[in-house]
Amino acid sequence: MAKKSRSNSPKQDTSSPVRGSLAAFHVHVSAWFKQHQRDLPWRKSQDPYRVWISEIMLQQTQVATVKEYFRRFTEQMPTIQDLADAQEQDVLRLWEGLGYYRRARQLHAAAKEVVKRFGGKFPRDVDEIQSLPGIGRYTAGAIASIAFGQRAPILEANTQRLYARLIGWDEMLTTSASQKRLWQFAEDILPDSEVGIFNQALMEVGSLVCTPKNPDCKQCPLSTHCEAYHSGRQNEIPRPKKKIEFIPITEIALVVRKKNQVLVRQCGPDERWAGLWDFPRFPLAGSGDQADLSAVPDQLNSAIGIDADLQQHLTTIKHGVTKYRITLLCHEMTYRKGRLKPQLGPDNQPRVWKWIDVSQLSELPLSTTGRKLGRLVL
DNA sequence: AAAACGGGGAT
DNA sequence: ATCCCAGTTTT
Repeated sequence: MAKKSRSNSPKQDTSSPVRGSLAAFHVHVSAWFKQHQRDLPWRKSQDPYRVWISEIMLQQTQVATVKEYFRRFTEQMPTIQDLADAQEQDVLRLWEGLGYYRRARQLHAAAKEVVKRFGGKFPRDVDEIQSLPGIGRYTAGAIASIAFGQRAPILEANTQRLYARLIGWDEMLTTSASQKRLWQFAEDILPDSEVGIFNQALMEVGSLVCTPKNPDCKQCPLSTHCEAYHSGRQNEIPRPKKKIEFIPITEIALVVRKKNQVLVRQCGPDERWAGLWDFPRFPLAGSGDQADLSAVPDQLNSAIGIDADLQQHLTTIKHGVTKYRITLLCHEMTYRKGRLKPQLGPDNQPRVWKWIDVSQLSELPLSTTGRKLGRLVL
């Protein structure tokens, strides 16, 4: 004898991870995405290499910023073998301006690993994918689902916000308990097929509809499934991140000229902009226009044994790096005497300095401030 | 658990 | 100005 059905009370399905039925949720996501998805360059193919490149570029970087970088990169390095065979300097040159340059170096290192460990074929297994440098849980899940259709969850900025609202999650998202809950949710809602489309669709909803401020709940395909909307808390969830305290500092960048050449140095592996080139740069006491420049020639001399005379102010660049708000005074100097000597960093790694013809600056990967300055002295 | 890592888009 | 972004790694 079969058990009596409970179907006469279908209102609340407590087994569903979302309000309403999960099947309906899938249908709503899918229908919305078919109609509203953006035409993005990395959606033209499921080639794991291209999916990988896009996902690395998109880490902490907005879609609009990535588009052109993705096009240029995949045009110049169309295959994983091309990337593995490339010089790191050329990879960095293609990455210049995108920020988080460790991504480019790890991408390059990972390409070499794929050639060595997997015979040049990008691995399908999500754990093997995540074992590559620069690939964490999100990126591994994204590649596994989008390129290989595997049933792997994802969790990033858009979906953290979306999922928190869907389940009415009231805690700070940064705690490990919150992360655990959201990853569990990401897994609980996965469909049995077209997982890559599903994951991308949810990111797209988060990006276009379930925005940080003033989410467009009236047009949201998931509002019927959303706990935050149901309780009118969509503007309170997720809780705001605690704001960081900026530290203002002043530095000076020097364009030391010797005929048609300028002095540049390569940033060491342990410092900011590792692998990129930059103009000589020193911290300055005092703030902004009040800074004292009298010690600058001596700083340059004790750094590399070059004597040069401070000339006119070129420009002042303000930029931020993580918690620092940097005012960068840029001055020209003229070479007088002295020879570059091999330098060692604090870690005994060699520090590369060189004179380079200004016409050759375009070949070097420079930091963004370095590039602005380089254009100025051309 | 917190900090480091870049630069620009959007309001 | 301020917040935020298809995170990962190191401390």
